[in-house]
Amino acid sequence: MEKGTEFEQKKLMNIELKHGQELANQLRQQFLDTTQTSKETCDFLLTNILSSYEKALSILKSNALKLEHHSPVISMLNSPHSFTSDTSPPSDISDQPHKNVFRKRKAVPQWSEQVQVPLGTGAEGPLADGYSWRKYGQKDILGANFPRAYYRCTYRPSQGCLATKQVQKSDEDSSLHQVTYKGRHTCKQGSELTAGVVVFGKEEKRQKKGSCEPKQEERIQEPKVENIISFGTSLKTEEMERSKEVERLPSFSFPCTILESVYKKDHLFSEDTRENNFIASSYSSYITPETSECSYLSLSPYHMDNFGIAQNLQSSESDLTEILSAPNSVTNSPICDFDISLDPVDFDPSFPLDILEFFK
DNA sequence: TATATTTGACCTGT
DNA sequence: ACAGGTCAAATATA
Repeated sequence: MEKGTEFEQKKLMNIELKHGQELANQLRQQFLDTTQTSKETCDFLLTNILSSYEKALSILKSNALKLEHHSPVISMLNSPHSFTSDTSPPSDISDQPHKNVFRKRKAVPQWSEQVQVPLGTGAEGPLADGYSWRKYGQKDILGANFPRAYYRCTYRPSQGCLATKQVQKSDEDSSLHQVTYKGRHTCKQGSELTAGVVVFGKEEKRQKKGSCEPKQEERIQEPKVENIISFGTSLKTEEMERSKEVERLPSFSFPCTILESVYKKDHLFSEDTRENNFIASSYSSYITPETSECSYLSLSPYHMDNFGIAQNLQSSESDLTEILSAPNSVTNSPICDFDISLDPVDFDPSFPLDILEFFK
């Protein structure tokens, strides 16, 4: 169906993106070569870069319109206000009979991991992932042999962090835990939290005694390389669930060096723009190569590593998905993972794959 | 005493 | 009506 046109559009889009990339490289050179840097040149290059990507975007938009009814993601992202409209309006919240309970936040990002606990370690509780969690509930789940435990961030009361997780022991293998994270941390639990080290054997004690604070010896460990965001090549997809739906949220990232330059130029983007950039980038911050719903982990650091590294991104996404209630997003740690959002509107899910070639 | 966990009740979405 | 998710009082622990 209209494959010829689609191909043409992609080709055009690719040309524009390629052009943008070249201009960005030129801009980069300008920054590197301080002797010849002129404001006019930079301005010219930036204008052209933006123009190129604008054109590519408009192509994407026209594509997305066709695909809209096929893609809930695109549909959701289509409106700049859809993040809030997807959730309850504030009045809904205030109208709740019980304080702020049961806010509707369907758009909370959600992802799952399976974590294996070695038998005989005494570790039965949810695994340490570098964050402090407080258990707030447990529920027997239909069809599951084991109850599901509900945790929320310890710093919810103090910092308004709305991250939660659910831990469900596997029916087949009791050493296997399905951990479902919902929302991202907006709290500051210490910068060392980038080290998502799992310490088995201590976990249960930690949970029971409530000392959810990451222990010093856990914190100081280095995050593994593979868990660090690859800034220059962060053109990946992320599998996320939103309200039972697994949706692929495409992302688009510029090489860090370019963006850093652009960003450091400071105020070239407004606060809002930056905010949006973070929003988009946050979708690429939990990068899992898996295409399945869960990423299977065994004794490996979590994606939470990425959270710590890109705390900015976390908070921004929380702004995005929990826009109604995140009272104190953290926006003060400059992190080198600036993904240009290009407005998270109207991305063809196949888009990242196409661009990938250009940024090799 | 402060903080975390447990657990029955309650609320919401389907 | 039911299942899943959350609240909050009671309880446990340091």
